[in-house]
Formats: sequence, C-alpha cells, structure tokens
Amino acid sequence: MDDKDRQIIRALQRDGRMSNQDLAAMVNLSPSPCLRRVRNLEKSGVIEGYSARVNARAYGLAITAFVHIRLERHDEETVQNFERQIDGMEEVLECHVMTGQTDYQLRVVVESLDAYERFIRTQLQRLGGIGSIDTSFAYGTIKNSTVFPAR
Amino acid sequence: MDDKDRQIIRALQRDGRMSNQDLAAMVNLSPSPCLRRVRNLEKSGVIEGYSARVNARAYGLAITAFVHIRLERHDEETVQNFERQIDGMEEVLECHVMTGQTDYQLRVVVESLDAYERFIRTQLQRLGGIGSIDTSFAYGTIKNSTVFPAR
DNA sequence: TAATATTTGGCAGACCATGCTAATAGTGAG
DNA sequence: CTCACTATTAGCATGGTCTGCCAAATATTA
Repeated sequence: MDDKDRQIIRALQRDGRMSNQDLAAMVNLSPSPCLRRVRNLEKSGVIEGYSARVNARAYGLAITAFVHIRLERHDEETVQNFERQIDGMEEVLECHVMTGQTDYQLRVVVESLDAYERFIRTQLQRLGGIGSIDTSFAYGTIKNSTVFPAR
Repeated sequence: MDDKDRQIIRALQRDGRMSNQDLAAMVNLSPSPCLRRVRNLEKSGVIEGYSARVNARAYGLAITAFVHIRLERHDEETVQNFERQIDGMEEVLECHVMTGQTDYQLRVVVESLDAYERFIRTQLQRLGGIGSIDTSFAYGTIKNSTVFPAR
C-alpha cells in the first residue's frame, strides 16, 4: 500500500467505473501495471467492491433516520440475536457498534413517516431485548462523500 | 421509474462494475435497451455516480466518529459559513442536517485518536459559532449495505 | 380498430481489458 | 563498485464489451 495505491483508491472512490486506461493515465502508469494494482487491492480486500450511488429520494425513499438503540441485556444470546436479525432487514443500511450512551447506531431508509413507524413497530420492537430506541431524522444533506482523505 | 429500473438500480448498487451484458441478462432485457435505461437513470440524476467501496482500516483510517454539532446561532451567515467550511474538510465524509437535539451529524474518518483530537481542535473548533460538539465512536460495524430495499 | 409513440432487439465498428514477454529499476551480497 | 536477483513496469495482441443506428415489436390513445 504505497502512494500510488492510495491515488488509485481515491480515483476509484470518485469514479468506480472509470476505465483502466484513464485510471492509469491519472496515476502515471501504463495500463497493465495499473490493472495489476487494482486487482491486488481487490483480492486483498482493500477494495471491497463497487457500487452505484443512488439518490434515495428519486428511488422513493424520502426518509433517512439514524436510530440509536440500547439493549436491555448484553448477554451473548441477546446480542447475537439482535445482530443477526438486523442484518436481515433491508431498510437498515448501516449498523455500527458504538461507544457512549447507546449500543448501536442504525441508518434506516424508508419511503414515508408511516413506513418508519411501521418499521419500528413491526420489525424493530418485535425483536425483543431492546431497552431504548431514539430516532433522529436527516432532513437535509450538506455533504455525502465517498472519497477518503489523502493522508 | 418502473420495476425494471429498480431492479437495475439494486443490481448496480450490489456491483457497480457489472458488465451491461450481465446486467441485461439479470433483468431480462437485451443489452441495448438495458444500457439505455442505465444512461437515462444517470442523466436524470437517479444514479449519481459509481464508487469503489474501500476498507477504511486497510487504507489507514482506524477511527470512524459520528459527531453531533449544535451551532451557537442560526443566522444565515453562521449557517452558511459552517456548511461551506465543512464541505471543504476531507475528513468529513458526511454531514446531515438533523431534527432533534442537534443541528448536524457528521461522519468523520481519521487515522488515530490523536488525529481525531487534532481534527476537532484545529479544524472544527476554529470554525467558530459552534455551541456544542458531542462525539460517538464506532468500534465495530455489523452491517454496511449499499443496496436499497426492494419496495 | 387504426394510428402513434415508446420500447425493444440485433448488428457493426470502436474501444477496452488483460495475459504474455521483454525491458527497466531497485536491492543486497560479495 | 559490480554483479546477480527480484520486483515492477511497458508494450503488444487477442478476445470481449460498449454503444449508436435501424428495424421490429409492443403499448397507448383516440
């Protein structure tokens, strides 16, 4: 992982479908060594994959909520059950284990406030073992970058 | 935006570098109408771009922090200044305007706790106009999906 | 039903990816 | 300082992919 690798990574975070030729030109390499570096980054797991960035509202997901959750108990079974179930919920895009007052922070996307209430009541609450749920809604996004800082 | 468009979107959120031929096969279209749909989604802004998903730790960013910020005042100038400066900070990947107790939630990535302290003191605090800063660190990620729910 | 608009499929030329080989640069021991 | 060795790079050729164009098919409206 040298400087060229980081250049490649940032270029592909900006535009993941950029052609290998353009990428090579951008980092001052010829295409074939450039491609080898990309493949290595992929195989070693540094690059985990590629995704389309999609406008959530245009897709029909008007609501983005950050949900802070505390569990009632922290025994193995409660924790594992919670995490397994969360993993299966399509509306939950992210789930982080947190320091501080809450155990987990979720990022949830749904189409409406009604759908959010439905999600909380019929999905989250039903899990059991949940101590508290605290929701904040995002009603605007100033910045949403996919590019890591340069180092 | 019909069902096929949504299928295309979800497929490209899963694998943004998938070839148009494979994508077409997956949604039961021939390559050319499939490509046309993709281009339309791009031009209309539904698909905003494509990115490589990169392992932050492998890149050298060990710390992910969610930072909750309240401004001292909410006059036009303070707000605009804050948002413009935030936009220029590479360490801030996301900045959302929030409902509830705090005005903004940031997602910040840095290489170490030292670097985080440096970021807070020499970047954030220096902005001025900030009422309170409250940080939670993510020390694990259960889920990090790029694929929207099916609808 | 007929006319129109929209979407689709197939084809061809240009572009790109990628394995192979040779050349170059970097490294360490003598 | 030189030589041998390794790692990395560049160039080339082949095969695959993209994408614009035109005709056919499908859906829509009157």
